[in-house]
Amino acid sequence: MRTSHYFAPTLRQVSGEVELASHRLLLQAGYIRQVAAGVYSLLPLGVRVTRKVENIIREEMDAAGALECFLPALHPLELWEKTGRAEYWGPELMRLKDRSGRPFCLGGTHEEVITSLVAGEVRSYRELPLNLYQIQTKFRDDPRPRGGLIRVREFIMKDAYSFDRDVAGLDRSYDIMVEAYHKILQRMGLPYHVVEASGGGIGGWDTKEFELPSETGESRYLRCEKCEYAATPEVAEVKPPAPAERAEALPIERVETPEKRTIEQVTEFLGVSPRRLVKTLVYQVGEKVVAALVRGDRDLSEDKLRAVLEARVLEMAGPETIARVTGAPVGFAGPVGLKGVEIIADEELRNEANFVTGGNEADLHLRNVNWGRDFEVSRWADLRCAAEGDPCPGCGASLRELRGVELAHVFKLGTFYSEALGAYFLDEDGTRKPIVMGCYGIGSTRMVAAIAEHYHDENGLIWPPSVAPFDVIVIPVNHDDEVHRSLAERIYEELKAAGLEVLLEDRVERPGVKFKDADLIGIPGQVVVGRLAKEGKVEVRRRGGESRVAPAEEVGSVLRELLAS
RNA sequence: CGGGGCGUAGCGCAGCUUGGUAGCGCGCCUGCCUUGGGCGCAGGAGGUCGUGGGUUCAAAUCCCGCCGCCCCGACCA
Repeated sequence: MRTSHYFAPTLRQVSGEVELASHRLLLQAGYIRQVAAGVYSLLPLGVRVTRKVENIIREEMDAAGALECFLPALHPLELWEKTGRAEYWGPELMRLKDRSGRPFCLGGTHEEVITSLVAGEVRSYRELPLNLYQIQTKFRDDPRPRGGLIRVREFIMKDAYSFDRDVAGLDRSYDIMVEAYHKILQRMGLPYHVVEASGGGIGGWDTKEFELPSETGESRYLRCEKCEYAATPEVAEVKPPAPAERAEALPIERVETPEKRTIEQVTEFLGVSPRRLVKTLVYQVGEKVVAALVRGDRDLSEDKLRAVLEARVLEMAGPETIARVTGAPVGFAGPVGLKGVEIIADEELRNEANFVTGGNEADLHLRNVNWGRDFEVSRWADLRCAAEGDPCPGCGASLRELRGVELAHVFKLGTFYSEALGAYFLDEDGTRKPIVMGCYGIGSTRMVAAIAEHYHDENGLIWPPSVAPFDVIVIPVNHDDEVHRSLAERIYEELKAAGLEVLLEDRVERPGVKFKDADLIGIPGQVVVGRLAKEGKVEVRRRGGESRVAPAEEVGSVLRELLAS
């Protein structure tokens, strides 16, 4: 390929509004252009990198025994209504109607479509296990797209779905996919952490996220440097503290706290630390109402609460419910005197005494509240989000909080979708059972951004050879010098013939422009044909690394050596 | 959805506080010059100032609405 006939419009300057390095460099080097918030065009260089990423994913999926399909992006909304996800996703699901008014949506994921496909075809246990995948455009009307390709409303991802006859089969399929993901990420040349995560509201357990550790990432997780345990704060297990003597209970006191509703307002008003407060969070679980108690400086983990209650869906109680069960407006709920409400408390509160809580009356809080004396706890459980410094549940060392870019996510889904969409099979014993599913996603466009985020310097991108848009760029320094031009041409042809993907920089530009653009674009191999050309020698460089002078005939072998390093 | 910022030539920005003449850098076109890190000189083209309304003799500038984009937060199967 020749740059004179290519389309890689590089920019001298990018708006100061663009902050993320990957966003800035992909724009500047001519890989992407924005169309709307969270909507991008991929230019030829962007397509080449994306295809490299996808081919690595494809090879590993195929090697793991998954079969490639191509499902539609356009889904009848009816399918999403069958699983309840049309409602669950709400406005995040992009909706539209066809000409006759039939409701459709643009798929944000493909459990519904794939499950209904399998439901129509698979009859017997003999046809299982099955693992189907696709590389498809997804649409999610994210409330806040950001960071270039990191978080967008339209993106490409590989999603695989496994179908098994039982949970043991699912466990095997899942392990195979996890193994494949390790291989994929290693081939991308990216560091990553495997993080235990939450399956979210609908279905799903044993879920793992593969995170690229990055200061600029938007996911947060806790990781133990000793034993490599890593989990999101919502799911990281917090061991109950060792039992300790509680402070002596003081007489309960009522304090007027006019208009002081938030933890911040109350602590400031009363001059106490948030640790002394206990938050009372009221949840609606079906018909039941429960109150969850955590220390004032902690966050409740809805995942943990959901697990304790064995509830699939959990909803924060609305103002009416709160008024009904506490007798007070939002902001003054407390455990003392709650009626008909189960009280579940975080283990951490067991050793604590004399807390400040809401008073269940408008503008009232209570001091010196004690469990056992002033109210009863029906269940103690690990309810709070873990935090930096908490002990690792594996080895007891201290957990550190990291930020990362979520590259991939695997779930065990179970039978939620197969039951909702009628994907049943006849087992060996003649009984009809729902197929047990797993799902495995990895974003290809996000991967491109993540690699750019990780591999760049002040001059531009530096692609790992496995995903680079070209292997090498050949740069004749002086366009008017016949020796430079003809030697560059020759090397270009020879490298192509040797099976490399080569870009020839044949534009009529000054040397500085060509060097700057080559660095910006970040092709790992650079061959500079300049003043040594008359002796038949050229410079062979690794972008961002070593540079060697070599005779023209040895360019191929020197390049291979440099690219392997 | 809450908070903050921005929208002026193809790109990046100034001008707005204090209303009256729309400016700079890069890019682009022409000519000369130059050729190992975004050359130099000379000449030139190019703008409904996001959009709708209001105030005013007069609006890029002041006021109101809307739209779009960026950042923080909420959110993120």
